[in-house]
Amino acid sequence: MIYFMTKKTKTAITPTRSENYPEWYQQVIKSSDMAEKSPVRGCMVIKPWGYAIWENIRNVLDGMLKATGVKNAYFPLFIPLSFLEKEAEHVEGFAKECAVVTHHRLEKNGEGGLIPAGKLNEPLVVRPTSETIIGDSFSKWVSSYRDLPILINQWANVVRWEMRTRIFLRTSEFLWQEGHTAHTTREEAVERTHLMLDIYAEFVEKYLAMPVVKGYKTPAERFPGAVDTMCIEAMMQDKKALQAGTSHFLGQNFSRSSGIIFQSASEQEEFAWTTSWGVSTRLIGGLIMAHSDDDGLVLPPKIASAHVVLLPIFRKPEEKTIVMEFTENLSNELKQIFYHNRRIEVEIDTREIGGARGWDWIKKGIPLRVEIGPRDIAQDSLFVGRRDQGHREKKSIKREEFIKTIKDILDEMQANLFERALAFQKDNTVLIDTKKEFYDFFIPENIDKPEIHGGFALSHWCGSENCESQIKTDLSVTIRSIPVNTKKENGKCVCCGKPADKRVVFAKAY
RNA sequence: CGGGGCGUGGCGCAACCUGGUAGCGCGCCUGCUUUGGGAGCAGGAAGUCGGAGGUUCAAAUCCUCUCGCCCCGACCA
Repeated sequence: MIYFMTKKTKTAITPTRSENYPEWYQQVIKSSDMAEKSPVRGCMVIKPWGYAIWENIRNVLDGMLKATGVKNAYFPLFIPLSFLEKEAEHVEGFAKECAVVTHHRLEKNGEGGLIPAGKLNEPLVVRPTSETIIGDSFSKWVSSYRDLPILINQWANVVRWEMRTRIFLRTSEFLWQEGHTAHTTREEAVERTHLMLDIYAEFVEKYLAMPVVKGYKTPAERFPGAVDTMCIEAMMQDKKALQAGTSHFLGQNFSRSSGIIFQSASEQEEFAWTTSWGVSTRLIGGLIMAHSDDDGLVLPPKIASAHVVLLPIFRKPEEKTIVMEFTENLSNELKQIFYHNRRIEVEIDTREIGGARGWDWIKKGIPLRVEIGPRDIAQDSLFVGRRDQGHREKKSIKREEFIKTIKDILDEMQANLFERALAFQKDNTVLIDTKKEFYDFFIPENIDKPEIHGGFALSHWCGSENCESQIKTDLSVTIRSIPVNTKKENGKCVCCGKPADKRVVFAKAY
């Protein structure tokens, strides 16, 4: 192998994305101080810098949900085992990953330890999702068609005992919102399913700056118990797909099992039509993998934990007074500005001057870094670095100008991130029509240590579950969705060659 | 749960093969120096070597068991 003299650029994160993507992901989280592993297997501690992102997601999305008439409520963490047993497919889907509470007391074991005691008559399952317990409530709340629709959401934690966990992407416990609605007609429920998917897509694209593909899941990928599952899929920088949100049309399955029955205008007893939909802390994992670079986290301004960090620079004590006063004043002024309904959030870092201080904030992904020293103050200007640009591309900006344009700068960054992600997604989305080309696309050159490869393949699928599972077995590639905007186009199934009338999205997935 | 890899100060790693009681870089603390693009020098704090057992005069090192993490697979938001 030939090595050129080009000295490798020093990156804040090792390894880089191309060297080892999964390890890079871990390091970005560690060095941004967003979250850390906990003593509990598969569970994470979300630290303030990471939790702030979740709070921002929650605040924005909560408003968007409420704007469609949804109201928040809260249901129990514990679900009686008998509730889960009511919907056959639903149980089957979740049975393998349930945490079960069987006792309600601890007793001394005589050796300084404790043992569970007080066995429960009926075990309680820590909710993996709440269709059954919310369905039980709905059945009591509904008697007439006049009681419908019911539009409920809850922000909660859920537990799914996963075999393999990955911080933010798949943890045993995670935070989410789950919406549950009940309607008089099939049409209205289907419409709600679409509406919520649209809201998720809008939110993820406009706030998280992640372009998504809206689509339908195949039967094999459907939510257990759903008639139809819709999803938004985003492409990560390793070209894998991430399901960023789902919206389910549950038909009458859950109203049958929970007894959500209403009397219609024509005096008939009917089962309600229900939906459920959710997004989770997984979005934060997606955010990281969609935008971050080899210097660490990159946060879209609209959702960032904070917008700007002020880095005062002074050497002599007499400078300190001037610089700190200028900094405090600037901070107070910036905090008066509203950026997309949220005050500009300012951090001030008074630690010792040095490159390392600035690099910490680069690794934390804060959109703007503002250096303030005596020379800047003399010119009434600031030295500003943007996270979406190289770390050397800092510019001097007049203070007034900065205050006047900070919203525009942040909006421009937000737009840049989206455009960049969209271009990446487009560059790595290809039409594939032959089986050979399809397999070549998804097989890495180096099997032992796979390089970043693949992407979204838009290919024809005959609709058979055999072909779907064959491809999954061969390549660990799955049908991410049948896009809502897919057009009729005659072609051949990329697996079996039989006629098919539309393309679906194939990809490796998280 | 199967296959592979790895557990050593906060982070990243070395020492392990060939046993002799732990070292490096970054970070952290103190002091001095320094011209605002990842500062220099000096001093300092911090480690049950993942855990348990065994072999041995002696174990991070060898053996057995165990726990956890990461990657690949099956499952999933």
